[in-house]
Amino acid sequence: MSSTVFGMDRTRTTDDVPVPPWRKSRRQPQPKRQLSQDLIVEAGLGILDAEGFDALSMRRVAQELDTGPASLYAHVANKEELLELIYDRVLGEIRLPERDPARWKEQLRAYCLEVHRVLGSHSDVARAALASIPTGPNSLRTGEFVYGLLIEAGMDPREASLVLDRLSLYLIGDAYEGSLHRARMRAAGMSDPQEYFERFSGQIATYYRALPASTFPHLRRHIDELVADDGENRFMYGLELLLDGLEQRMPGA
Amino acid sequence: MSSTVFGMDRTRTTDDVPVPPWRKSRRQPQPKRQLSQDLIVEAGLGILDAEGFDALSMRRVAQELDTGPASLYAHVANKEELLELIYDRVLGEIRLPERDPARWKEQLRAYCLEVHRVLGSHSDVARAALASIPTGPNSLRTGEFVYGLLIEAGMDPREASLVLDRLSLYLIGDAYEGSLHRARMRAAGMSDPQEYFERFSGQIATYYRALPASTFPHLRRHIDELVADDGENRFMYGLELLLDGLEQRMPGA
DNA sequence: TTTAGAGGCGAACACCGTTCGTGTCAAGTA
DNA sequence: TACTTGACACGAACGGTGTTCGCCTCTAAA
Repeated sequence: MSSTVFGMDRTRTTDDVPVPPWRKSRRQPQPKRQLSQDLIVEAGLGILDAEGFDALSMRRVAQELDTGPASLYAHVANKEELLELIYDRVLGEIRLPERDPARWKEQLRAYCLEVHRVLGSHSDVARAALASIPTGPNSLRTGEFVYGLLIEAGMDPREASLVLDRLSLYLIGDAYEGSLHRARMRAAGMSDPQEYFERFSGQIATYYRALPASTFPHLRRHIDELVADDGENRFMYGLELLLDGLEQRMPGA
Repeated sequence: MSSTVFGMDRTRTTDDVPVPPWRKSRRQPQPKRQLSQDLIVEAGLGILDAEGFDALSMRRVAQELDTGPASLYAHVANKEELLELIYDRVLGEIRLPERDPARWKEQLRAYCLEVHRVLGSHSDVARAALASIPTGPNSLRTGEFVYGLLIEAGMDPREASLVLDRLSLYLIGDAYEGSLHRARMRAAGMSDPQEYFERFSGQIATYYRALPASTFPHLRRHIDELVADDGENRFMYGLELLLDGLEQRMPGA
């Protein structure tokens, strides 16, 4: 049974030789009594960053901590909860300025860019986030910032709630899409995003060029424009679109 | 081995008795020579609609077609391709009107509502869609509609490309989120979305009420407004936000 | 010193996507 | 008519997955 073999791997650390069977191996001095929720979250985030979402399994996390998968369940209810904890841990990296309602648009833009940066740097964490309702401490912290900014800028509370919701959806949705692309990149063995984008859009362009111009005249005619902008430009465009829409709805408009 | 038992299930149909072992079972008259890609896609969509995304496995699809999982791979490269095929199949249900650039905003709104309706009625298909680049025939059909509408209304091709991209992200992202909520609803054994929404927002409200008002003053003060609107209202608000942003950018503005 | 309980964890359960190799059959060719 | 070829069906297996059970050990309170 290969699972037995895997289980036995536990008795060795990363780079040493198996313990000789006659050494009773009376358990190492006083080691393992660690294994907290924080450690598990940190290990999970490490795997997510280094190997991507698909590599993040409970077994893999346990392996990283030199233990078996069952041990994790004393500190974490299940994988979903672990993902939520990792997500909130990442949100903790978001830096918030002092609120200044007079400059709400500028601050909101900066906030979105900051979220984009953080979610982007921990590539795959967004895949855990779309469903999770703002419930972790850092989710609340960022929520209070955005909501407060809108309210203090004079927006109606009901509308501000909708804006908070739609803005989050945009940020997470975009990050999620980005993470799927990163997974494809990884699967293709590439590592340079620029190279990936060019090869990828090249393929799309080639495919589009083979389309019948009679049924798809507009797509056919503007292939170059269709694949011109990368993820960063697309994100920025959507952001400005939202911000401008918001500006129309603010009291001073 | 339970897998053997499962495999043998194939030799019976849904509601009859096992074949006696002495009957050589010379294979049924001329049955099975079916099993096309269309059948597989249709079966998959049926499972998706009836039991949700998490129930959709290659084994489950095979079972539905009275065969083994290996048989599917002659018609479908892998699960990912199957999901893309199902997605495009669903997009086929989207009805498009004659394009009328003079009424672009109205038509774009109607289009978005139609997509929202179709993706919502096949709840979980959006979970397959976020990554898939517009490559299926129906993806192209809808893309040509939106892109043509924007171009004919006078928008710059480069910008129209960005709009097409962001609009798709919004529609799919919202549907994806909705599907995750539907999964939660299913997991909680509920079936009425209204009931689910009320119980869910009630929980959130209760949780928010326990928050310290000193650190989260704005969230704390406006709990009722935060949970007031359901998914439909949120979708509509975001849509109008986008459309208004677009209007500002159109030539006639 | 004894006891209660929390945590570690090997083994197993019931799944999953995918591949391999064999078997069957229909159509084309000699 | 007989033989060959190739497409498809599919049982079995491989190597994973999340999670649970039950036992064991060890710490801390009594």
